[in-house]
Amino acid sequence: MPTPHNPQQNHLLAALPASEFKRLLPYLELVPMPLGEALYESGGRLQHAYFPTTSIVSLLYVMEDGASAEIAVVGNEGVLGIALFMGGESTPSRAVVQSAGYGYRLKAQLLKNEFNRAGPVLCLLLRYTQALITQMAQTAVCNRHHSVEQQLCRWLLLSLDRLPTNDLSMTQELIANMLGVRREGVTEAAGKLQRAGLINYSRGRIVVLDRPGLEQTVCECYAVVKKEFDRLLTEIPYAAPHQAVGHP
Amino acid sequence: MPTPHNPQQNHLLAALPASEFKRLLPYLELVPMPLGEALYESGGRLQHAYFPTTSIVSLLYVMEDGASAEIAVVGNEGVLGIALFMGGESTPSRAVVQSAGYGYRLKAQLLKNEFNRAGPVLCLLLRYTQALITQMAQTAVCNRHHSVEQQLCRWLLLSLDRLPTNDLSMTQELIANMLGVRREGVTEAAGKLQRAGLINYSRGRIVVLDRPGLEQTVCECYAVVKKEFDRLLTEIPYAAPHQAVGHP
DNA sequence: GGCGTTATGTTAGCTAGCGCACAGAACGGC
DNA sequence: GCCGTTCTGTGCGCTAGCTAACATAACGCC
Repeated sequence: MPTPHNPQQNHLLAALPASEFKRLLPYLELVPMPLGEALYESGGRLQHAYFPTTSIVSLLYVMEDGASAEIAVVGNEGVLGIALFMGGESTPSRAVVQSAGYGYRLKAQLLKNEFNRAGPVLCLLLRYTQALITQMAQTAVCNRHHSVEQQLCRWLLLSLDRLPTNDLSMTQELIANMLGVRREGVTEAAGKLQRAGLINYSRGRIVVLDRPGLEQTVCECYAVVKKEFDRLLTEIPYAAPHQAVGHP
Repeated sequence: MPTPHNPQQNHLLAALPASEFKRLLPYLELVPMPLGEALYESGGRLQHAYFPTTSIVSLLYVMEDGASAEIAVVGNEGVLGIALFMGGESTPSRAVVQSAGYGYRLKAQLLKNEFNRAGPVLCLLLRYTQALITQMAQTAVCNRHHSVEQQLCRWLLLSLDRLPTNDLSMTQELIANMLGVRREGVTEAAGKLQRAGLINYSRGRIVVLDRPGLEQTVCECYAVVKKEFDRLLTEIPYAAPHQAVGHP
């Protein structure tokens, strides 16, 4: 049977009030997001915003010398293209599909228009953006202070949270690029996790065996980000926080 | 003679259309910002937004074990308290005055109200927020890939940009806390810069002698952030980018 | 089944930055 | 001037992660 695609598999879209969701629905376009595709190039003009449903996308920054680092990861909990409603039109980072799947997209102009409505859609998008900011900040801290092994745990957990299975399709080389470390470093850290019985991997496939075990090994960064996402994106007080004056 | 304080010393306030600035002016309250003061504590509810004029504030994240790292720096080009208009009400980071001076503050509710107006003030604040996001992302990358010496240069240049003089009042210990490295590491890096004739320091005072020299030594991160701030915060198209439909 | 390609494992030496311990030097109050 | 405090300079051993060069192993295609 074919997977029944539904925009509400994306948590942001699902969290919208019914009337707002209905308003956007006609413009949401289902698109496949194959592994490795670059949704945005550094500095390029954004044509669409993307709401992943079954895919995961990395925001990465690539440096002059080719070295790279993942700044944040976006899956079915979020949206790509925040520069559209923030007003910047472009970002200096790349967005690369890290785990193939599907998503829905919306033309750039539609999202820009949301700014002027100042309604629930913008409210939700901004709350999500704040959560994303937390993720970036925590990434900065984690890069400074934690070991490759801890960071790998964090990365695995972040990915797990955005996938329906315990099964990641990902080579060590790619993970190394995301984390901004050597491939050998990932081999070593992954070997350690495997010997500890937490994961099992073989040629581009990682199966998580013991998620609680990973959560014990990971640094505090994971929990901080997760908690902030929960705080900001569940029970969204659409009216209260901004005192909806003159709001229909 | 006393320093003539003026809200428009803050670039964001200065960039507002005259009518909007006038509207906010009665609510702007001049406050001294002494060295070391914490404007926000991690997780605390925000009472005010701050627009620094002559002070510099660090956004820092402090970890469970006490280690810390600076995530971004805010001076007269920006504003503190973005969580207010983003909708989150609090942030997981601390905001600490890194260089004493003054600033203007605005009660939390006033800024929250700006959301509903969806006018030039919100537009400008969001553009600034996007620039801040770039700074955070670049900090993450810099933490991963660049040497203490390069990061010190970046930090010095970021501070210089936000001060009227070449003269920083700052111990190596404090800088180490910001960068999230050992104090000895800063001593070493600073010694190297001093021997190269770029700076001169003595007991909590750093004088930058050769700014172009610093710009040669710094990593690409500084320029990336600076360029993005310039792009987003000069020539702000208040109407165009959002197609101001139904806007007064 | 053979063979090129791609992924993973392993080694060895090197370096930046860490932890720690302490010495000197500048300042500040009495 | 004296003395405690706060900064800064240095040295030494240690480790994580890096560079680099290979060895092995799984897969995919003909």
